[in-house]
Amino acid sequence: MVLSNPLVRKLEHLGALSGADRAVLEGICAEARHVAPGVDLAREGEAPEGVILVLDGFACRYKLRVNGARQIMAYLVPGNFCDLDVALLPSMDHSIATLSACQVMKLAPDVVEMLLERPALARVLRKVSLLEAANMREWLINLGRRSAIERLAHLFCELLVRLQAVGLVSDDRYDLPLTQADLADTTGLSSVHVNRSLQQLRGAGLIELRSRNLAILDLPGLEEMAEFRQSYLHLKDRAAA
Amino acid sequence: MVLSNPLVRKLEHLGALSGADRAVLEGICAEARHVAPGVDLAREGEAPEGVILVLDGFACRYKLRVNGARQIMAYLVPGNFCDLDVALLPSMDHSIATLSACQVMKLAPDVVEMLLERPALARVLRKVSLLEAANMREWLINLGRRSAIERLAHLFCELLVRLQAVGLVSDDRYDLPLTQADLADTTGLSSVHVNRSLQQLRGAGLIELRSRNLAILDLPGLEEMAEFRQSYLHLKDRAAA
DNA sequence: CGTGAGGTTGAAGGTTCTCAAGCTTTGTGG
DNA sequence: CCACAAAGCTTGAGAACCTTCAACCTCACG
Repeated sequence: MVLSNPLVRKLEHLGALSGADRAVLEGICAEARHVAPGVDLAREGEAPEGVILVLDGFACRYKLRVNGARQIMAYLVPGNFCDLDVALLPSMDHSIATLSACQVMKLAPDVVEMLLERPALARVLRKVSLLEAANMREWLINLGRRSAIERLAHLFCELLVRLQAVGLVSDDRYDLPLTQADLADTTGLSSVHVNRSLQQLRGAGLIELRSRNLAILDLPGLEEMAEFRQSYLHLKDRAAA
Repeated sequence: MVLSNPLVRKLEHLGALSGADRAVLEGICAEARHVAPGVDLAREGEAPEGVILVLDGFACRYKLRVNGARQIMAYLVPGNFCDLDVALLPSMDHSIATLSACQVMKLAPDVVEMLLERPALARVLRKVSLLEAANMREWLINLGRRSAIERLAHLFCELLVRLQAVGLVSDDRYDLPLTQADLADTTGLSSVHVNRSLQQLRGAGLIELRSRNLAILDLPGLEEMAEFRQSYLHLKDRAAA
């Protein structure tokens, strides 16, 4: 079970919510569904069934090439959901799948509409979409202009901040329920090279990664290697305009 | 001057607009500003000044690494604009610059709000945001899982469809006012390797690229090489839900 | 205690990069 | 209209980074 609602935790970082808003959010998260790892929640080409909201675990957006190569294009961690306006499109251009065991909700279009009718919520939710786009842009520079080891370092820095926002980090350490193959499909590398790059990160004393748990041993060092500027995540400007 | 308004042309692909809607759009495009190539329209770290709308020419979103490496994360071609809700964020996480000579508008937040108060327009504009996200995802798979030559082939296929939507293509041929260095910063390659890959595309009889004009000689061949599926652009579902 | 998924290692090869030089085109001032 | 400069394009050579393949190891789990 989820202790405190990660959706609420996340949205509160982005704007003040009334008690009523919070209650509405808690309400829609009532009946989360447990899903095993490696299960598709939405499939490319099919009509979107609703907004997918992750309450626990790691899911991802991905696409496959015909040769079977997979590119993961985003992680959905607790508190994340896929595009609000997804119902505007006739078919999914990508798939969504769980990477670990997850608790997920599917929000029907009318539920989403109801959320967007509450001005404070609408504002925060729109902001979330913007942040997701910013996040994707950072992934683009990661794939286009960073070396293997920098890509991994950057990913770990990003996840630290994102998971911190929902209370899943303690002591610069968090659960990372991904295989090296998953990391490879995220960073555009082969899993062999991910393995070797991870060893470099370990060898440099920057991280420890064992049994699906990541410890960041030298955060400043890791951030410097990744050239990480957390501003793009905009998770700290609580009172911002 | 722009013959017919590319913004209107583009939006009409995505949903029916009333004459009044069209008139409003035409109205806001009145005083476009001419901008030379290579000029920043918005800079990373600064507060967003408004929604940038391109009426003619090529602009781009980009980020720089501290070593000077540039990654272009999106093209803004005629009819494209940057995020509608950009005013929700306190600062830009990336820069926007012209690549060629351009005609651009900066729409003040209240103008955007006025547009979003018109239901049909709001719906279409939300859809545009969704398509832009889909486009970015395709760029992610391009950088992560395609070879140099495939990246270029895919980019050229994409631009063909996007420019067709605003009437800038005739006979599988369009103006491409980009340098090889620009293409390199788009595809995450070096300009030397872009040069060699272009030669391969020419040698295979797929394209002709001279004096900033691209001719696609063998579209099926190019699409096959790029594994191009234009569905992600969603530019054909004119009557779609 | 066997099985399977995931992690690790080595070797060889391919793709892409960097550097550096020469060439071509474009634009500008005389 | 020419000459020149600057920007962009092309080419070669060598090196770095990353991939592939294949084998082996390890650990969790039934």
